Parts: sequence; structure tokens; C-alpha cells
Amino acid sequence: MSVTIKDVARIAGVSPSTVSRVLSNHPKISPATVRKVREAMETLGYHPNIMAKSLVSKNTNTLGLVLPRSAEELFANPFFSEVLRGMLACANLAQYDLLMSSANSQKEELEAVNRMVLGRRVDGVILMAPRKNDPIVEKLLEYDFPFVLLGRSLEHQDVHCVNNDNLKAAYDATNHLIAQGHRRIGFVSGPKDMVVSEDRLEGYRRAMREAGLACREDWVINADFLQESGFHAISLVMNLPERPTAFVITDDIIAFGMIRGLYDVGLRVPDDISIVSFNNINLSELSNPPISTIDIGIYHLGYLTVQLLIRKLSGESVSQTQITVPHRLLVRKSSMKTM
Amino acid sequence: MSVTIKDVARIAGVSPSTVSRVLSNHPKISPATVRKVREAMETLGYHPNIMAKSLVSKNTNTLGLVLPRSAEELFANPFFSEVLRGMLACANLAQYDLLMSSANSQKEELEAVNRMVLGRRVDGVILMAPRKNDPIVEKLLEYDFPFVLLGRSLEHQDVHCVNNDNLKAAYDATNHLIAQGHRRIGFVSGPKDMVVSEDRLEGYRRAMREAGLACREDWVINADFLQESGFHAISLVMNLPERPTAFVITDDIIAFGMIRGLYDVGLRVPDDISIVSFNNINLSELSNPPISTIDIGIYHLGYLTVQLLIRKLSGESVSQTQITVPHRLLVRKSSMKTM
DNA sequence: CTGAAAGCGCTAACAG
DNA sequence: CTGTTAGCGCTTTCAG
Repeated sequence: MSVTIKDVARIAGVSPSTVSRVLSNHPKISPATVRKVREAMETLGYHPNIMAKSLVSKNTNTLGLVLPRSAEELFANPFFSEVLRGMLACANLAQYDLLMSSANSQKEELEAVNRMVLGRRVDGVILMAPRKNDPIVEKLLEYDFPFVLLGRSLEHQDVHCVNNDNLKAAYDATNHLIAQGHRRIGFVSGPKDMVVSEDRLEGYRRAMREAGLACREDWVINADFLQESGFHAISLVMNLPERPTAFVITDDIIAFGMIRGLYDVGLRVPDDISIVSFNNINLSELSNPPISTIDIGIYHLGYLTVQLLIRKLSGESVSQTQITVPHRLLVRKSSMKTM
Repeated sequence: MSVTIKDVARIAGVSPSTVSRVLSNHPKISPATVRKVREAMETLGYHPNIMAKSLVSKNTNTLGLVLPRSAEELFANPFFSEVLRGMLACANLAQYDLLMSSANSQKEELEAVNRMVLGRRVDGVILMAPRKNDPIVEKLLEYDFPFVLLGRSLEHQDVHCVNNDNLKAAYDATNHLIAQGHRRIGFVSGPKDMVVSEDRLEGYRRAMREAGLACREDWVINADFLQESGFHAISLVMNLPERPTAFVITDDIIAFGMIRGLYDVGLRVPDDISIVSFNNINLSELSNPPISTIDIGIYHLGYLTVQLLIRKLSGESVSQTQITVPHRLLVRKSSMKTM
């Protein structure tokens, strides 16, 4: 059925090992035989069987992407496709493929990792959006298997990771609102157990503290990375005795939901409430009003994560374990008082 | 290093073949040995090497997803993540993984397919958004390799595919605008060589024709599936001698761009121009105004595509080669005249 | 019900 | 520079 290295060898009149050498561009091989073998491969339409190759060479040229449980949530957010785009771009450039598997529970998540890692199906693993005390991180560390974090680990300082300075980013966002004259500023956060939520909340708090502003607990709202969260947040906002005049929101999508929800209850952005959010997904510019946001360089996050992993795999001793992708505040209409 | 079937055999006091049988749930094997083997696997922390398994069993439990060239464009659209979500959900349920590889040119695209298919790296392939005379389709047909189309082939009626009735969908969208009293209706299309563009344009034309309305060529605008296209479309619209009062737009993202662009030049949706678009990405509801759109069941498209492919792979003779996912028009504010 | 043996397609010493 | 020889870890006849 399938044409193998043996067939090529027979046609070219050489041994299988010679064919293998041609395949891997072995230096010491006569140009004449190279040509013969190449021709034979051509006429037979030979293509190496990757499984067989991997079995002996012990690498797969494949990277595993372990999607956090509740991929539903993740996928609903354009952040994900953008980061994936960056990953694929880098991976394919280096001739790597990406193997994805999602999971619906912690158990499934571990199973997926085990299939990939113990089954020797991938050379390295990318982990997204780690949680506090993430069991997957622990497992991978225990296996001593190459992996890179998109985000950071609270517990392990030494794991390789690509991240933003989320604390500083939230600090900047908050200060921007303070500079606009706001005194009562709220914060809409992501899932509590995610490291990124923690970091951004801390940045917000620090900015408020330094400006001598009250940091009231009922101004901090927890949400998921979904639009519904924006809607939900509205009712909480409306019921506050002293309503904030501005919000720092941890995700553009939530911001979309909030702007819409506020509009429905008769509050206008930015006239009644100013908004700054995070990520700069491409639609944030097209919102009405356009959303002020912290551009965190999503594409680069993905690209650099894969690049770091591939570097690590190629044996290059990567001294710098932490890569920080710079962020920048994009001021748009949602945080500009029209006066 | 890695624990193999032999190690398990030794510990359990059986032969490697017996371990293999336990692994594949061979019926005729004594419960006692099953238990012994299972225990040994447990204590050793055994996990089958998937490469070795694939090499002999000739299947990989992996599906290949070949992303169209210019994945950039694709990824920028939430359509993609939603369809991917559906695919992953179905694949993981059936214990399949997804192998992705993108390409930047036609050449790279074919190489990627060859690596996957000839390299025996995947059991089947999913093709998205086929073009007219798509060379990948031809190739796969030539190889007689299992694949499923998300979309449809113009040339081959017999290939398995999952699709919408795009003609009818565009017909419905256009008729909705006609029913609202519009007479001058424009159409913003996607890339010309894509089958879906053709189908939707045809549906629009048919509706116009049946209503006895003029179908002017300068009312049909070509665009990519990007926001910029929306902006771009605006300038064309503004320069028309007889401006349409409504548009059918082939994608929500383009609609976003157009609404924003129209707003900037002082035209209001729906008061000055009504809009109906396609896809119902989750943000279309949160637009200002909310966008009327044809829900094409993106998640289901992805889910059913994988399901069909897996059915095919399991040898089940799939009589029904074409699956049509139903669509429905969601009327929102962008097409409702406020009077 | 279980073991022995052969081999999937490829690579990697080791000789020549 | 090239052929020979062993496997990589697993499945699968074929005999017991």
C-alpha cells in the first residue's frame, strides 16, 4: 500500500540506511547517490512515515496545547483566536504542528495531558491561563517535561513563561482614569482563581491607594470572560449607594456587555461612566463608543510562548525564563469626557 | 526511561502480548490476569506509546484541520473560534485530538496536507471554506483519503460535507429587507473565489429578481472577512449616485465595520441605512445598534463536521453525504425602522 | 485463554 | 561514503 524507505532503496539501488541518510541530509554522502535516491523518491511519490520516525527518534515535531477546562468560555473570547494565531505562526515557521485537546473537567484535563506527555505524542506543552496552585503545572514539573506558561505561576518562579506585567498594566489603566479626574473608580475582575485576575486587581488597588482614594470592596465585581458578565455587572453597579463614575474592566468582551447594559438603563459611556478595559481585541475599536483599552500584544504573547518552548526543546539553554510582553494604553472615546 | 509494555509484562508475570490484549479489552482473557496486569500498570504508571501503537495499528485517533491560507483573516473572525469549539467538543468526546497546521501560501498548504496525509499522521482531514476548484479537494480525492468539507464543493457533488443553505439564507435576509419596504438594497460579499460568497450572492439576486427590483452591479461590493472591509465599503457606498437604503452583508464583522464607518460620516443605522448580516457571532447582539443577522449555527457546523468525519472513519457507510445546518433570521434593531 | 515470533517503517551504531 | 544489524514499543497471527 504505502511506499516505504525500502521501496525507494530498491529502486535507487542502495540500502535503506542510505535513503534514511539522504532524508536527514547527512553530510557525508556522494552527490551521485543523493540524486539517485531523490529521483527514486520522486517517481515513487515517497513520503516518510512520521509515526515510525518518531518512534525511533523520540521526537514528534508537535507541540501540545492544553486548553483550560471550560474551553467554552475561552473560545467565546477573541483573545483566544488571536493568541492561537500567534502560536501557529511561530510553530509552522519552525515546522512544528499544534495538537489541541480540550477538557471539561479537571480529570479530563489531566487525562489529556497524560495522553500527550506519557504517550510521547508531543515534544512540549503550552499551558494557558494557569490558576493558583495549578495541578497541571505540578504534574508537568513532576514529569520534568518541557513546557511553557502563557501567564505566570504564583508558586514557581523558575518555570518558563511569557506574560504581561499585569500589575503595572492595571496600575496604568487606573491612573489614566484618575488623571481624568475620577475619584470613585470600580474594578470588574475575571475568575478569582486565575493568576491574571489577582495581578490586575492588585495593580488597581495600588493605584487607588497611592492616589489616596478609597478602595471599596463593593466596587470590585467578579465576572467571567463573557458578555453576560457585563450585563450582570450592571445590576450590581446600579444598586450601589455611591456609584463609581468609572470602571477598569479586565476584558474587552465584558466591557462590550457593560456598555450595552448601561445604554439600556439610560447611562451613557463616557458621559455618565468612563471605561477602560484590557486586551484590545480588534472589535474594541469598532465599539460604539470605541473602547479605551490596554493593548497586551495578544499575538506576540502566543508567538513568543511557542518560540520560547521551541528554543527550550532545541537544547538551547534558555537563561531568561520570564519574558514580559510590553503593554500600552490606547485611549479612545470610552474614557474621554466630552465637555 | 519510559515504562513499556514489557515492564508491565514482567511485573505481572505474563507475556507482552497478554498485556496488549488487556489494553485493547480483548474478550477472551481471564479476569484474574486482567486484574494482575491492571495492577502492574498502575504501580508502574504505565501509559501506552501512541506512536508505536499507530505504527502498527495504522490509525492515529487524530483529525487534521487544514486551515485555509491567509489564516490571518480567518482568525480575526470569531466565526473561527466558534466553529473550532464545536469541532473540539465532538472530537474530544470521541477520544480524537485535533492537529492544526496553517499555511501562508498555496504551496505550503499542500505541503501541510501531504505531511498529514502521506505521513500517516491523521486518520482524516477537515477542510474549511473551500474555494472554487480547490486543489486540496482534488488532492484528497486523488489520494482517496477520508475528508469532510465544512462548506460545499462546486465541482464534486459526492464529497461529504456540512453546510448551510446559503442561497436560501441570503434569500431570506434580502426578503426581510424588502418586507421592511426597502427597494434599493445593496450586497456586501466575501472573497470572490469562495463558494459561500457565490451562494449568498445568488440568493440575494434571486430575491431581488423575484420582487421585481433592480439588481445593480455597483450595489454589490466585494470585501474580505475583516472590519477594515466595512470601512472600505463605506466610501464606495457614499459615492453612489443612488445610494441603497439597506445592505445585506455577508459577515457580522464587516457589518461592525460598516456601522462604525457610517456613524463617522453621519449616517445612522437603521434610520438612514438598514443592515442584515450573517453568522450571529456573539458580539453582534451587543453592537450598538444590535445587528440583525442570520444565525447559521456555527457551533453545530463544527460539531457536525467532525461527527460526520468520525462516522466515516468508523467504517459506518454514511449514506447521507450532505448535511445542511438550518439557519434562522434574528431580527434586531439594525433592520428595524423606528417610526 | 496465553506465549512466541514476526514485523510496522524508520534510525543509528558499527563495520567495512 | 555505504551496507549490515539491531532495535524503538506495540499488535497480531499462529500455535499451543
